[in-house]
Amino acid sequence: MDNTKIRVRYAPSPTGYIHIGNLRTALYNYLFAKHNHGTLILRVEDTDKERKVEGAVESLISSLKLLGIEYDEGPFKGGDYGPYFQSERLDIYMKYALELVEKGNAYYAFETSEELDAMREKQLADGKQTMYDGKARDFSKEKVEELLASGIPYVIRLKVPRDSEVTFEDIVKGTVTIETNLIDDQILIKSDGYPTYHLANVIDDHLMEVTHIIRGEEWVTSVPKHVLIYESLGWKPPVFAHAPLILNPDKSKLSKRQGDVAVEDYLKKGYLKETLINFLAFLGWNPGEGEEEELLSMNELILKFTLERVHKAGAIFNIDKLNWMNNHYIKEYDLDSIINMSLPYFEKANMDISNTERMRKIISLMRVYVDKLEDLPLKSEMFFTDKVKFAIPEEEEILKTEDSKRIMVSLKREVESVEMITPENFKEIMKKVQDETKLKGKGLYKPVRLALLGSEHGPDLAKVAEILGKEQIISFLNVYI
RNA sequence: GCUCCCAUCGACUAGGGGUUAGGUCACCACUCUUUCACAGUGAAAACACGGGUUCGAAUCCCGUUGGGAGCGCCA
Repeated sequence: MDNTKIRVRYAPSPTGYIHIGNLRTALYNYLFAKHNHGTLILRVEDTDKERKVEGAVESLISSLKLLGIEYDEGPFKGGDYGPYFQSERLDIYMKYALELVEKGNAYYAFETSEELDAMREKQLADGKQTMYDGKARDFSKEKVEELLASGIPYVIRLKVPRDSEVTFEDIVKGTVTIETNLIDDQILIKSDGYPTYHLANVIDDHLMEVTHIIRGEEWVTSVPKHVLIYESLGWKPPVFAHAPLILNPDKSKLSKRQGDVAVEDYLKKGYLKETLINFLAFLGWNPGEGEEEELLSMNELILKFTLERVHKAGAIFNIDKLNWMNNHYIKEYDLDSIINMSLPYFEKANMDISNTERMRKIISLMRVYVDKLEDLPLKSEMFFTDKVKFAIPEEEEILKTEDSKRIMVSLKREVESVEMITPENFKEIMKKVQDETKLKGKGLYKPVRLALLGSEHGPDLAKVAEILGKEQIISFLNVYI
């Protein structure tokens, strides 16, 4: 690598939500750019009029920002290489396409989509590589003029040289070689005058002086076409780095059906941005050699990230580990932030959050128990009900025994005797109840737990009691006296 | 079907000619705790297979098998 400034780009098409895989690509570009004090370009690849979704660009940018991925050049931000929407660069693509035709590296073709579909089907049936048969490849100049003049729709195709091969270097894959006879005469300009991804991508990456193309592995097979375009235009291709795919548990490419793939879905469920970034960074990359810490912040990732350490094989998206990591961050996070982030989930569950001090205690106590913020209200349900719900309904019977009654009576009297419940005095109360009833351990605590929170298991009883408060405790006890 | 890519515990991965093949998640046990969770300690768990090369192969080479991606006037 020479000492020119590193320039990378994240080039999404605005077709809706951000896929987890795309976020990982954006992340790797960001980490690589920051690590090398380079520039991250955001370029919107909106050359498919059919699939374009209104508002997708804005939501994409705000999601990236939320996750801490900031680009240096791009929409709404500017830069010296704009415009950054491909739909605003149409004349540029046409100019180069024409140049390619002029040089004999591209040609006009006149088949309809239907004709091409039929051709493909036949090739598939014959067990051949599907590709354009090259009929229009060698049309005479006169014939092309004539057809063009007649006004029938046309496309411009790349004239791939025959009987040769293309080789390119990829930082993660190594050297990849492919015979040109297997490369399709790719369409460069569609009949609507828009460029295809392949053309627009190559031209923009060159014009925007992109030094490294970092993207998902699904693109490797089209690199030879791109290299051919670079060469035909007399340009030097950038360095390629294709990151391994993120996989479903069945090893197919990560998709809806087998779980969430939209970043927004994870955010909505209360996965923290730190978790998503940290987790995704390690899907296909790791700092290696003696580095055993896996809990890394964005800044630490920037410091350690290199493309050479990107793994080759696909990585399964393991929700268990994601959950573990999120639980870790929820526990470690600044409590006030967690409270602010959690409150909306309680509101959504119609729980009364007006008592801020109480909410603080609840969230502080319960956050250890959840994998994602979304689960907090359900886990905290016992603090928002006036009738205890039993985890195991049969266990309510335990509260109807004589011993239980004695406990309830004694406990009620002690609770009534104090001004207000604190974790400390509740412990003393329990001690007194123990002395009075001569019951201890499970025999004492299980009934109390059941009466107050409906389950034998759960957080520290003294803390639960404090949150419940004197009145609530007495009302729960009364049920069994 | 064709082309390209890939292959270490169940998952993510470290290592990369001589290692007790290491770590993290999950699983199991123990400790802590009135309980659960957390935390801590420990256990179990892998080099796909077959040939080479070599004194020596998980590591290099070839093949097989398995898996994935791509094969659009989508990106």
